[in-house]
This record gives sequence, structure tokens and C-alpha cells, in this order.
Amino acid sequence: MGAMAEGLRERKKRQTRQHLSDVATGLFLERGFDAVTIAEIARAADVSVNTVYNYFPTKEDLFLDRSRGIVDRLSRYVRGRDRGESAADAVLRELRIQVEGVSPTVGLMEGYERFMRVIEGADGLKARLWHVQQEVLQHLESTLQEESGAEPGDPTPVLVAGQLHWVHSTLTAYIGREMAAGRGAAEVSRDALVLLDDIEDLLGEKVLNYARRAAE
Amino acid sequence: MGAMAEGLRERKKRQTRQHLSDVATGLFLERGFDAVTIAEIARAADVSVNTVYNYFPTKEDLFLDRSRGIVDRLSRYVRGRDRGESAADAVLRELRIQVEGVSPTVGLMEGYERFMRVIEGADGLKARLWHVQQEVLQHLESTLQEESGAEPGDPTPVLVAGQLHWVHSTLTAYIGREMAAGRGAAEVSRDALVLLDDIEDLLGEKVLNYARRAAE
DNA sequence: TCAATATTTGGTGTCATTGCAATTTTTAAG
DNA sequence: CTTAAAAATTGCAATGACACCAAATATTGA
Repeated sequence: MGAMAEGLRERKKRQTRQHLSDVATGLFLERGFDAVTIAEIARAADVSVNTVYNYFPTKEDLFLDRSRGIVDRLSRYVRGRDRGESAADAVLRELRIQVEGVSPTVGLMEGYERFMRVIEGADGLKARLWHVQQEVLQHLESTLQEESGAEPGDPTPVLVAGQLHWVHSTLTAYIGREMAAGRGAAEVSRDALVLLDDIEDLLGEKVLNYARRAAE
Repeated sequence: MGAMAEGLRERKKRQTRQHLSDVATGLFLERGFDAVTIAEIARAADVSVNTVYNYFPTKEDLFLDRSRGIVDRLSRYVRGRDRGESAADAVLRELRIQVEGVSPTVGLMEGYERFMRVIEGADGLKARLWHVQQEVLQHLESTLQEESGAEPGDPTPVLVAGQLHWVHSTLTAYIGREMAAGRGAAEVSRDALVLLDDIEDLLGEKVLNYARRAAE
């Protein structure tokens, strides 16, 4: 058997993982993060507690499983910038696309407030999200160091990374807050676009022009 | 009896609290945060576990007790800005003073690397520090909203607060990293001043001039 | 010295998380 | 189809943070 065909075992593992995440998320949305125990999740999913831990190292992972693959989003925006675009240009352009498209990747999606409420009520989840943010930042720092070809020791790429990361986190924080307040995604999307203009207006020239890719 | 005289009870409480924090910090520095249990701390301090919890709500508080009173530091810088100074001017000036003075308030102090190592090895502590950062940011947001007299709904004060907070966190992150690498405080202080120049150079005009206090 | 008040403590319980050994399932090979 | 190795699941026990409560002690002002 080759690497192509996916064995029964692999399929069942993915299913079990998904099932666990779904069941757990459902319970969290219903009753809040802290009020649900791992034992309950296991019972509801019809597996043992140990099996839960086989798939998810911590309780937080059960809820944040969906939010993976975000770590390198900003880096990809920067690497994928067009000719003539700076790193900041690319990030702002891509973020505007996400916001205009009312994309869940920036927290725009009906019913997102329910997720927000769960997060707001659990410090453990907040801590975990901040951890993810740190990873995003570090990833972006390395990316900008490479993309800018700066000499080691030059703090500029790290500083610009910090600024671009701030743009992103400020945007998502705003969206999260507004969605948590119960506003509609379309409405928040409109306001977020204005906010992005304000943010761009606040950035320094150096930041806006950093790592500009040669035109043509 | 008046509020002046401090009774025996008050004195003993402060002593016990300090003693607990000292004993705990000593153990943490020796063996790391996770490797020390509350029970051990209680035993070493010759009190019961419950008494520890009487003074410190969580294990993290035992280590981070010293770092209190930081929440409104940035806000105080802004409120205390001189005539002719903008909010950013004041923050940059005060930070330069702290850095030049090799002040422990920005993490400059011989032996600080040991604290850093404890923090690096414990996610719970990192999470706690991020939480403090959030409080600093929120505090600064309110302050700038007041100090700028912006209409409610204007996002500018919040955005500028984010930028000033970024300046501060970038500086302390840099210092923390360098100190953790085992470099001397005086040396790191010098480099940090250069970094502050780079940071200032990166900020936008709008940020640098926000909430400027009328001269004279 | 007494009674009100605050502090300490021991006991008990919940829950996340880990380690381990026994058991069951899946897979690949014969 | 049988089978032995590999992987997954499970039960069981233990650790440690933290909460709750009632009994025991210490401190205070009167």
C-alpha cells in the first residue's frame, strides 16, 4: 500500500478528531468554557478521557482547533506582494479584501459573537490566543528579515514586523469587539474598512515603504 | 485609633505577604516555576497552603507580585507631559530616562536574566504578563481618549494608544531578550537607546504629534 | 479580661493533566 | 483467512492548582 491511499486508521483518526472538536465546541458555546469538563466532553463524544488527550494536548486546543493555519497568514501576504508593492501595501490590500469579503478569517461571520463570548469568559483561552499572536509576530519577523535582505543586527525588519502585526491585531480586535457587541457582520465590515483607512493614515513613511518589491 | 498608626495585625500581614513572595521567588529562581508546588512554598514559609491563597489568588501572583503598579505607568507619562509635548514625545522622553538610568522598571538590572529564564520556562507566567500588557493598553486607551478630548466614536485615540503601547512593549521585549541572553545591563541600556531612536524614526507624524499640549 | 473581628488552618472536593499497564483495533504480511 | 507487530483506546492511580467550609487562634478595641 502506498502513501496515496489513506488507510482506514487515518480516516477514523481525522473523523474522531473532528468529532471531538465539534462536540466540545458545541458544549462550550452552550455553557461556556470553564463550565464544561473534559470528562463531559469525553462522555458526550463517547470516548474515554484519555482519548481526548490523545488528540488534544490541552482543553484550550479543543476550542481553538479551527483557528490553526493563521500563524503564517501575514507572512504569506508579505511574501506574495505584487511588483511595486511594499510589505505594508500587501498586508493592507489583503486585509481589505478579507474585510470586504466578510471573511471569517478576520472574524466576520454571523454568529461569531457566540465564539467571542466564550473567549471573553475564559482567561485560559485568551492566554492561548495571545500565544498564537506571538507566533504570528515571530513568523513575520523572520519573513521580513529574509524579504528585506537586511544585515543581521539591523532592527528595522523586526520593528516593521511589529507595526504590521499591530495593524492586523488592531483590526481583528476591533472586529471582535464589535461582533461581540452583537452587531451584524456586513455592518462591521463597512466600519472596519474605514478603520483600515485610519490605520494606514497613522503609519509612518518608513513602514509604508519597507521592503518594496521592484516594479516590473 | 486613627488611620495613621498601623496595628500589629497590619504589620504582620505585610511581613507575611513579603515573606511568602520572597520564599516563593527564591524557589522559582532556583528550580523553575512549574517545578515548585504551592505546598512546598507553604512548607518553606512555614504556613499552611490556605494561607498562601489568602495572600495570593494564584501561583503566578507569587512571582509577579513585584511587578505591580506598572498598569498605569504609560498613562502617567502621557498625563504628565510638558507644555509643548505630544503624548508620544512624553512617552519617548520618559522611556529614555528609564533606559539611561538603567532602571529596573524597564528590565535593566543585573541578575534580571534569572527572572527572564523563569518566565521563559513557564507559559502560565507569560500568559499573565500578556494580561498585564492588555491592562496597560486599555488604561492608556482611556487616558488618551480623555486627554485628547476626542468625540466618542473617533478611533484615533485608541489607535495612537496602540502605537505608544507598541513602542513600550517593543522596548521591553528587546531588553528582556538581550538580558536573557546574559548581556550586561549597561551594555543593553546603550543599545536600547539606539533602538528607541529607530523606533521614533518609524512612527508616523500623526502619532508623534497627537495630543500635543499647548506651549506656555 | 471580654466579646467582636480577622486570620490561619485542616479537611474535603473538583478538575486538568500525566503516566502506566492492560486491552482492543488496524495493518501488513504470509 | 490467520497472525503477529504497530497503533489506538481504555481504566486506574496520582499529582497539583484551586475552591469551599467550619473549627481553632490571634488581635483588636472596650
